[in-house]
Amino acid sequence: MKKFKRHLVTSALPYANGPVHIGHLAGVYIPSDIYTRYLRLRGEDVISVCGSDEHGVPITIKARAEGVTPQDIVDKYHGMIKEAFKGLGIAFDIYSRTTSPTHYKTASDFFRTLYDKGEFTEQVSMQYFDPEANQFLADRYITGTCPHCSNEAAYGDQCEKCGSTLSPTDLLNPRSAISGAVPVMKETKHWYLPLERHEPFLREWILEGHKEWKANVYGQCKSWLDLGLQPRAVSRDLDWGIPVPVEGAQGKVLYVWFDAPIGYISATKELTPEWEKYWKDPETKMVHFIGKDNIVFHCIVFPAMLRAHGEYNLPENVPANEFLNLEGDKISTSRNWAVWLHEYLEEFPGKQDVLRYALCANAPETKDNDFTWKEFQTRNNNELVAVLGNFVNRAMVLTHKYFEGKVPQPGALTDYDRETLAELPPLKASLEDNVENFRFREALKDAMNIARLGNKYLADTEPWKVYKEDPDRVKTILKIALEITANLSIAIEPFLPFTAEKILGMLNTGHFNWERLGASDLMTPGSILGQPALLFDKIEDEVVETQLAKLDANRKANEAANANKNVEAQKELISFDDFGKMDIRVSTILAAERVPKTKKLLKLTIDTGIDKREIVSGIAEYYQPEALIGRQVQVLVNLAPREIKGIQSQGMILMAEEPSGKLVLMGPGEKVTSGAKIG
RNA sequence: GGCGAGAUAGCUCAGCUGGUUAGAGCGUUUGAUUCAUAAUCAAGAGGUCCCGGGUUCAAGUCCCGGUCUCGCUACCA
Repeated sequence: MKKFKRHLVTSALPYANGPVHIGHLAGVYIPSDIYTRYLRLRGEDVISVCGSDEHGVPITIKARAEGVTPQDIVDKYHGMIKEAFKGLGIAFDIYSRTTSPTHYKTASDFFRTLYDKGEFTEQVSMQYFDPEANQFLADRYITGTCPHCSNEAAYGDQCEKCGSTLSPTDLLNPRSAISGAVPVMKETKHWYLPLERHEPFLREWILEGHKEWKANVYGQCKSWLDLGLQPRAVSRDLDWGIPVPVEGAQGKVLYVWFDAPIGYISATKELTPEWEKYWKDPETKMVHFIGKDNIVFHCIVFPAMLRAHGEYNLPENVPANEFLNLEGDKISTSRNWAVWLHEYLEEFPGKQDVLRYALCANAPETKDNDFTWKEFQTRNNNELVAVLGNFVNRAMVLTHKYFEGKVPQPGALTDYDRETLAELPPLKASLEDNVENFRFREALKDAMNIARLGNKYLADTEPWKVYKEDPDRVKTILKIALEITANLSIAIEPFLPFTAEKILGMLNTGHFNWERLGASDLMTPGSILGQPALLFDKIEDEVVETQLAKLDANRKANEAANANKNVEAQKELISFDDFGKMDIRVSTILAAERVPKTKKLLKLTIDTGIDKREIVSGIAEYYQPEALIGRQVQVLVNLAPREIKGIQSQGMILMAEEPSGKLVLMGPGEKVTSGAKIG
């Protein structure tokens, strides 16, 4: 294992279009904070950088929707996010932002270096241009009718109603979302990073050189490399972002994914004039903490950028976590299904460590996990209160009761005393191994085991009984209990910094270096302890109920909002003649089978009364083929045939679509002759 | 459909390069205890290690096939 001189820890830049929630914390910021605090405690040279990611189209759209500037949006959320992190004790050395002047210059220079080295390719393409607003339109800024489901409010990149991935030219009746004008196609030039040039290197570097990466990370990289890398655009036609620093690039900015990771570099520059040694000296170990959605950027794209530049180190590891769910459902900002950090800090003052503990103990390290308020309560009451808080309190109260709060002078140790103390060094070793390999759940258990050890020691030695016959022996016992407490304060520091601080306050000692963990001479006999205070309070059922009720209220409010949103406005009036053109018949399904190599399609053979024919329909997700045979449905029989997956689909089966996207067949309420006209 | 990751005790998870009776925490049962926030300590119960084949002296662990969950991707109304 290579030994490094210093460490650079980066945490994924939160996107400044919303606040931070528990999913972000469990996935990225709590692990990175534990890792950083651990290295600092060990006396390593380490810096931890992060900041807000403030460019990109979604921010401009949010700004437009709220009638403010993009700068207003990012100022608001950058402030909120920064405060919230600070409140939870996430100890970044710097929390910067990608709208900072340093970042503009850094990202701009970075692009220019790659440009001058010929690391980009240029490509001219046709793109929609808004003649009224006099600008090119990002995919997201073009609306029109979805070619698949006829939703009239589809975006240029996707239709949110049917979920189709679209390209702007797929849209029927495209409109500019800015001016409402009909956009025109116009030539535009963009720069691309040819990832395929770096493929041989990346293949060797990751697949051969970093087999130790987590399975999910390694697997996803391998999947991408095996599919073959494609050039990726690094510029966009947009007015919010960092201008492309090249002649003839007016109105173009760096694509947000290109500028964002450079934010790690800019933040380091703002932090220290010695930033280069953290980025360019091969003796620096760089680790990127991210969520699984960011694996490709951090393992393939950003390393390709750094390598193309030529001067920078590549990450040693990218410990990406999976996702955290909330009460059985995916966390969603737009559906307001989340526990927001800034709200938690307000509603649970002084309980930062409880959240840190719950999220670390249940972190989605190997697969998606579920956060429930019930479990949050259980972790607090049965582990923090009962095991950790209780042990510290016992040691403190007993010492105050028998020795007026003075650290007693121990006598000779028994074998059992020695055995107990001998358990500390192995716990230290295990904890270190776990943290250094990003197994924070296990590491936290190691730390908690010190408190368990302490509880067991007190139960076995029974100082409250022994005191009656042999008060001197109790001196030794309580000295050892206090040593265990002091050890505990060191071990939990990376995980529960607020609690560690409180324990040190009670012990009335200064900070201990990490290397002292495992020692049994941390407390000086004769020194005076502070007053015992409870480290954690029980969380009552009502608190859990309140939070669940709050989530439930959010869900209902959101469903109500969605119900309104999803009931489309009535279409324009048509004549009776128009209606008369449609020939809708009751038909009976005779046979049904899956269309091979598709997820949603069924091939149905139906009896329309007129004839027997085949229709392809996208209901495979909602209906089993066998269950359809014999069912009667409504069919638009005179719709022009269309070939789908090589099958002529002769007509359309009428269905109702739920807001969730679920499709429901519309059959007659009672048995009807096939071929009966509907109208 | 393709790719990736998961599937182990009621719950949340460990089990690294295959090797004695499959582990931990929480929950549960019983007992002990009272210094402590009805906290603690001990003992017990609880597992066809997703299913089916195979390799091996030996498989939770390796190989093949399948099922289910999550994600990415393709197709698609």
